[in-house]
Amino acid sequence: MTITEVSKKFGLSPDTLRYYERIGLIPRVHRNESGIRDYTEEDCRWIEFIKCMRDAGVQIEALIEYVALFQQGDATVEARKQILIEQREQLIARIEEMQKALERLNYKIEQYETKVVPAQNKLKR
Amino acid sequence: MTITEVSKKFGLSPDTLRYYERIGLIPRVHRNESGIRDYTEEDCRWIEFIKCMRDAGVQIEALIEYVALFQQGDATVEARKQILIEQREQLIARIEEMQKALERLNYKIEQYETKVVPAQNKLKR
DNA sequence: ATAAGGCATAGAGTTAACTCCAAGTCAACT
DNA sequence: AGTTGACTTGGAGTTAACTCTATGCCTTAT
Repeated sequence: MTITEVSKKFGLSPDTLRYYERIGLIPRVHRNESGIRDYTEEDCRWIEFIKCMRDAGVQIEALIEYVALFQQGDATVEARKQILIEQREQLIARIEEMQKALERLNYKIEQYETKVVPAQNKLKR
Repeated sequence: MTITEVSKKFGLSPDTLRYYERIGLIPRVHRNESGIRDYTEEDCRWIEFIKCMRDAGVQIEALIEYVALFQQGDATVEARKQILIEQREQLIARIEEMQKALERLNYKIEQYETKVVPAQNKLKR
């Protein structure tokens, strides 16, 4: 697959794909004879995984480390697992924050719906 | 309350509190005779609300607009409600993205725990 | 064979959201 | 009275994560 195809497939710009590769957020992509990127199935799986994590707000730093460890082989299995566990904890914490905000928004919207002007509004001069 | 007290109470730096006020993310804070911020209960409620929203990733732009409308009074009730609804939708979408990533992390960690080396790893040269 | 279009790289520029800095004011101790 | 320390402002600097630009190389249609 060409970079343009991959770009469309995953909704990431070619610039972003090149950038991800440059900083080691995805392993080095396969090239053809003239040095042009020719993404394999595996390259695509990496991109999809990374996109999923990035969309969820997982920090690039942690992912770069994960990819680097991955490329160092089986000796790093435990370290990789720890990174995933750490990121999972952070993700859970963020989801909880968001649930709190969501409940708050639900409550506020409900107030507006029942035409009850919120307390803050009343106090406001 | 002084800015330092509010800073500690909400875990936002004084710089951030001043910044939020400057850009209209919170309404202008009450001052004493010598121009020094003296946060009222209401100021604090705003800060707490904004912090909750920001922690959940709600965009500053939307919040600034909300605050601005708020200060324009009751005529803007409907517009404010629409902003909240829009932000709620975005929040729900983001939570869903994060749930997906979480499931994926759970799966991957489980793989590591059962000593099954992930498929990607096997394919990797 | 030449012009166009896609891709390459290195490095500069952008954006959001802070965070820091310099210079100055003011109340409260010593 | 002078020093200290928290506060003020306007504006510059930082960081993360892209995004764009300049320059140049291939391949392909004319």
